[in-house]
Amino acid sequence: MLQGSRWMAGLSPDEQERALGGVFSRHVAAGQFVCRKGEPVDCWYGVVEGLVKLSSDWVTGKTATLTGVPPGGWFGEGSMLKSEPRRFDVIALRDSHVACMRRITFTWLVDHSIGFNRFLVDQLNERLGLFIGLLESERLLDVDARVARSIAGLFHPVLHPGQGDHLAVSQEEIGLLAGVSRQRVNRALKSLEDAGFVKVEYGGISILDLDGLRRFGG
Amino acid sequence: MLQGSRWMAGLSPDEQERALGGVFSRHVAAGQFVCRKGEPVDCWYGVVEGLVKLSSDWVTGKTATLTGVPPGGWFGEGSMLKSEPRRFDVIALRDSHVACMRRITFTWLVDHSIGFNRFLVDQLNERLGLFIGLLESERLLDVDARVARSIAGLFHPVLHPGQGDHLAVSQEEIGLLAGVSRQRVNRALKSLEDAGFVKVEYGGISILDLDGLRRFGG
DNA sequence: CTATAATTGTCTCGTGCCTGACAATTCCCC
DNA sequence: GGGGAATTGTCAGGCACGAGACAATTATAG
Repeated sequence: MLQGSRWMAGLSPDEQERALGGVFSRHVAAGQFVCRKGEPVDCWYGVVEGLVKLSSDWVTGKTATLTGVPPGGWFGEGSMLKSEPRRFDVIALRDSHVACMRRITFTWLVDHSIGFNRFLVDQLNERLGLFIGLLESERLLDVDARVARSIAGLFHPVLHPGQGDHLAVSQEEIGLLAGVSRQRVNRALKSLEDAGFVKVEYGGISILDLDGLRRFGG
Repeated sequence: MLQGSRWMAGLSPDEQERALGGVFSRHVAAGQFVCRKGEPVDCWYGVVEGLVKLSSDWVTGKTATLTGVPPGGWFGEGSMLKSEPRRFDVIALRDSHVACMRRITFTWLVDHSIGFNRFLVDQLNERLGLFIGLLESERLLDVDARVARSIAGLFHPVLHPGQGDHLAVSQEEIGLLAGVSRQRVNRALKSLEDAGFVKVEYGGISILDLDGLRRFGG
């Protein structure tokens, strides 16, 4: 299943072999932690199946989801490159299957593979674009549009390739993802449905027009 | 003046020479554009002197400053790597002196220099950390703390090395930077001053405790 | 088929921010 | 030293969102 990864394609055969040898896989039940804020970082993670979220809590009890990672997405390179403790909690939203690349292997690839470095630059750059866009929305757009873009972010073609068009996530989770109350999400989704971009269902939504979602509110 | 740049240090002598040959310099008066959203990207920019901001407008007339770049900071690699049109306006807040590296030179470095790639990974990673942190603040913290962190972001040790402790920027600009109204910034600054982290002055502020600013609100 | 849990839909109320306005202060250039 | 522009300080009013509550709906497990 790693064979399909974007970064795998850029490696030479012996690099690929080395990479494969440094990866193991784990099962994480819904609601369980993949890893926790403050822990030492010893793995780089990829989502094989399921859905996980990167989130951050605060003393007040408030919690925010920074991004969701669907199958095909890899995360955690940031803290690994900076050799700092992990900055966020990572929680499985559904029963999930994650691939874990050991630190040694990751470091070796960073030090030896040009292709892997090229991948890292692209990955970081795309993610940066995503977050700058989110911050921009937060500052300039109304709530409906922010919900639209937060959802669209989960379907990022480079970071999360090969997503289907259904998103099995409750409105409460969407609220955490967009930084908006559940009640307000409910209204926003209705407005997005009226506009014909999504279909609201029990326990999730179906995306009808991804590009429309991305541009919503302009 | 390029000699002091962080990325310069990682290049071999002949790479350095090539880099130097591909850089020219420009003067930009306060209030003028360094470059505009939507333009083709043909330069990677560094701030030699002055202060510029990356900002984004919206049809409604609202405007948001995404980040400021003080001397020593480089920006614009994101759009150059993705070969997309420029995503933001860049405006000089004061009379500024910017270095411009031609696209050809930039591309050559990306393709040939391991050191330069290493720099790019670090730069993108740090900036990503910055923006994720800002988004996190936006979602979890109160306005006073957001103002504190937005200001602290200008003094990022890796992205903007060698910043002094005075920031000559009006409260209105701080408002744009933090995504808050000028009036609210005024109150926030007063509260930061009471806490002993900054000193509010006419036309700017002095930072008394940068680390305190970063942690404010925790 | 039924009981239970999860999710959705919809209210009301309070709070805090933004808008707009205007006065006071500071700087800067003449 | 004086005039004008920029910046700061402070008010009041309006409005949109969040919090809390509760009913209705849908899924799921026994």
